[in-house]
Amino acid sequence: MNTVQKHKAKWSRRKDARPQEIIDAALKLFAVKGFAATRLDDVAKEAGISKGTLYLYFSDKEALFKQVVQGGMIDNIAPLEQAIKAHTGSAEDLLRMFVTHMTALVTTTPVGAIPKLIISEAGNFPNVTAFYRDEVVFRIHKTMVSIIKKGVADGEFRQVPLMEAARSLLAPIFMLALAVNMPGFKEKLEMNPAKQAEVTLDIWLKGMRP
Amino acid sequence: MNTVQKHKAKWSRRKDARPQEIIDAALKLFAVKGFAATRLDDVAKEAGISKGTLYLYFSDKEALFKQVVQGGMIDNIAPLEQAIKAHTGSAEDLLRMFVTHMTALVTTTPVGAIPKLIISEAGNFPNVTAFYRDEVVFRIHKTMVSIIKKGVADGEFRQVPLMEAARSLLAPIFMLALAVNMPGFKEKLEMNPAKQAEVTLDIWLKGMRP
Amino acid sequence: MNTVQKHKAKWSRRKDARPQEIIDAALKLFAVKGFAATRLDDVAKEAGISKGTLYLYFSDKEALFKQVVQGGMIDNIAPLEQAIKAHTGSAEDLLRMFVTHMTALVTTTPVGAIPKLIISEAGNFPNVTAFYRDEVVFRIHKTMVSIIKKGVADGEFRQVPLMEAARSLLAPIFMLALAVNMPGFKEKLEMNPAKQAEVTLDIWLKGMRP
Amino acid sequence: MNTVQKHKAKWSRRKDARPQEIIDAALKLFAVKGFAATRLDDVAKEAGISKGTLYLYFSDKEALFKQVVQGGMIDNIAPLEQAIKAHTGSAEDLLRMFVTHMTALVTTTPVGAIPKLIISEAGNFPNVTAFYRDEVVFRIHKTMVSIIKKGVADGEFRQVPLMEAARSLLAPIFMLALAVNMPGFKEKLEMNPAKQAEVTLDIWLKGMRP
DNA sequence: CATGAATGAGCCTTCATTCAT
DNA sequence: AATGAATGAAGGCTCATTCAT
Repeated sequence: MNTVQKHKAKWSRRKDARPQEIIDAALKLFAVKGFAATRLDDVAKEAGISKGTLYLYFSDKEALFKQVVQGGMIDNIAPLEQAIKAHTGSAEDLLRMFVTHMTALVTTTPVGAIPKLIISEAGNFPNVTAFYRDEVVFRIHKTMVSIIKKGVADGEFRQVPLMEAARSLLAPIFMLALAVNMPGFKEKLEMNPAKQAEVTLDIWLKGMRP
Repeated sequence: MNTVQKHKAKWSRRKDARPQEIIDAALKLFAVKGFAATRLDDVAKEAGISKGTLYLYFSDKEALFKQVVQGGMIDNIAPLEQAIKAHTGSAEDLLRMFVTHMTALVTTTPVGAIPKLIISEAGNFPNVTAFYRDEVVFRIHKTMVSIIKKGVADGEFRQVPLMEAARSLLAPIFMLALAVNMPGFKEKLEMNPAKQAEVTLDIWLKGMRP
Repeated sequence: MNTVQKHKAKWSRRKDARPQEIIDAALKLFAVKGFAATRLDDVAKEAGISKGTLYLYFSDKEALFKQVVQGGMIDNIAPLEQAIKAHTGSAEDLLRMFVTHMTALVTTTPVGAIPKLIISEAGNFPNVTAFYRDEVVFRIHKTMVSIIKKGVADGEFRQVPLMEAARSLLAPIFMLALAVNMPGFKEKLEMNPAKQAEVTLDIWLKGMRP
Repeated sequence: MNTVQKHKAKWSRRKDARPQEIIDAALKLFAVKGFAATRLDDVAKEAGISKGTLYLYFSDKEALFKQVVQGGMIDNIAPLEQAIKAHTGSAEDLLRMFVTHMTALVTTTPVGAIPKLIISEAGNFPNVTAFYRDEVVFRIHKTMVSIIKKGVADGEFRQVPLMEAARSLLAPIFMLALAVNMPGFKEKLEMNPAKQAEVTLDIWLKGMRP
């Protein structure tokens, strides 16, 4: 019957969307109060459902946390990796793109809060932390190292320890991700993410010239 | 006299030492598990006292947290500021000293865990966060900006946005402070604080040349 | 319909009944052990619920105490006031009714324990005490004074200080309320509430004759 | 030696006075906050000693409570009994003296708080309550009954149930003892102990005439 | 599927009591 | 005798989790 059909359809839609809605709500709250201080009651409220319903989608609070972290940045790494690989330009161009996109990602979208979360809960969730370290941090590092290596090979950059050079460039972006998620920090310290990224890149690129 | 000295020594000495012992124990645990997930029972155990004794020295868990944060880095900022002021050398020398000392401080002493703590609890302790931002972060920023400004004035450095330049140099150190307090991060990502600081400084200094 | 009535009956009914069930349990225990010495665990057990459930209905122990006190006698004052107003008889008749009802109320129902509670906790809950003083004690005084005043006006009673006269009659009833809530007192001191009320009234009425 | 002598003397004096000082301090606080809510820390402070010193004089908090109650009124009953026995006058005179003295005692001295204490803690200290009931309340009752009985025998009073008649007269005094120990009660309800006693006596005596 | 009432383990905090000085 | 630092048992309160509806 049509009625039944529609009924089911409506629920199906919800059912499909729910997990992500919950994850979004959880990330928002985790980002502000941290894992332990966030009540599932509040997550449910934020997601517009009841507390019991949470347990239909996540076995417990920890599982929700894992989904928040793993679902978060992972989806944004691959596209960036692809873009880098597909791109044909100078190492400088690639880095500029990388830095710009990354900066925008962590300072303007909710996933920017995930680094803060990982830092906070590293001691309590070794698995999640290891996952994040390997699947996000390390992959970003590798990607950037490969670009720098290309630049060195092409004579654009002088020879420097690659990992350390990469981190010199990544750290300020990363710091922005943290700062924008600390109430009062960005404003009081007059942080302008785009400008920060640009100046960092400017100094770094000049410092890397052969 | 010795006798007098030793008289009522046990308790007196303890009473004086206790607060710092407790703070050290608390910092150690807060650093690993975070504020909420740290039980005062464990802090007491770590400090070698009973739970009740905590309350002879700190009115509640929050007060302990504040002491941990405020007592922590603040004592290390002033000496560094003094050393910088007293120092008569090139901006490069000053920065090298600053970076070296700061890197050692945050990667080899317990206070290096405080940034992580602040990040984690920024949403829950606005006052502590504001204090830390103004009395630690901002003061470090200012000190570094003043050095850079000097360098620009002396013709050592080219003109760049000062705050952003300062942060480009500070961020990697700061990141180290976080990394060494995330179990498994430093090792797996092959982080070598001294080397990282050196490479960062190397690139940055070259990038700042006029 | 019956079906609807029964539907979700168990919880709904409970949810409605719970607060009063808890209040009753709390009054029972508060009356015996006092506020501080009564554990919420025991209140919960007495009410047939778990400790956590208490907090679904009362924000904390103090809120429960207030409800116990405020919900208790207040409901019994108004009807008595109405009855007095509606009654058309001699002042003596009115007083007899008043004294009889009041005596029965405080010596045979749980609310008789509330005076004891108020006395015990007056120093710790000034607000509750003030409320009780104004809304219960003072109203009872006023009611009785108005009756006596009527008696004086009608020539039934001689002229005496009204408040003091009223209290002379009320105090023995009040004392009964306390005595029946002190284990061993009523029996050992051979107190018979009805008889006590009657004798008190007898002496008082005779003493008030013009 | 003189020095030692004086030393000991000084301490002896203190040692003798201490228990009563502590009892006075405890009564003062028990009267306001009740037994459970009174901290021994505060009792010690009020008595001008340290917490540990309390335990040199009282084995525990309960022992202190017992001393407070038992030492309190008992000393005042015997003299009154003696005075009554020694007195040679009409029953009315005796009662007037009794009521006047008792009213003054419970409304102007600290022992007036003891009834409140007994009422509050009856459920927690059956022994103390029983003691108080037998040694204080019952003895007062008996004394008053004996006076009334005398008055009946002498034709001063009509025949009435003795205990009940006694309580009719005692209850208002007793109520005053409670009221003056309830912050805000005496004032707001415009209680004047002497006047209350007088009016009560006036009505009662007239009501008892043959 | 969804709800929200109910649960109870866990943690912070207090305070009577002890004991080294 | 006096102190006050230290203890730890006890209790108020929270919140993740369950389950009857």
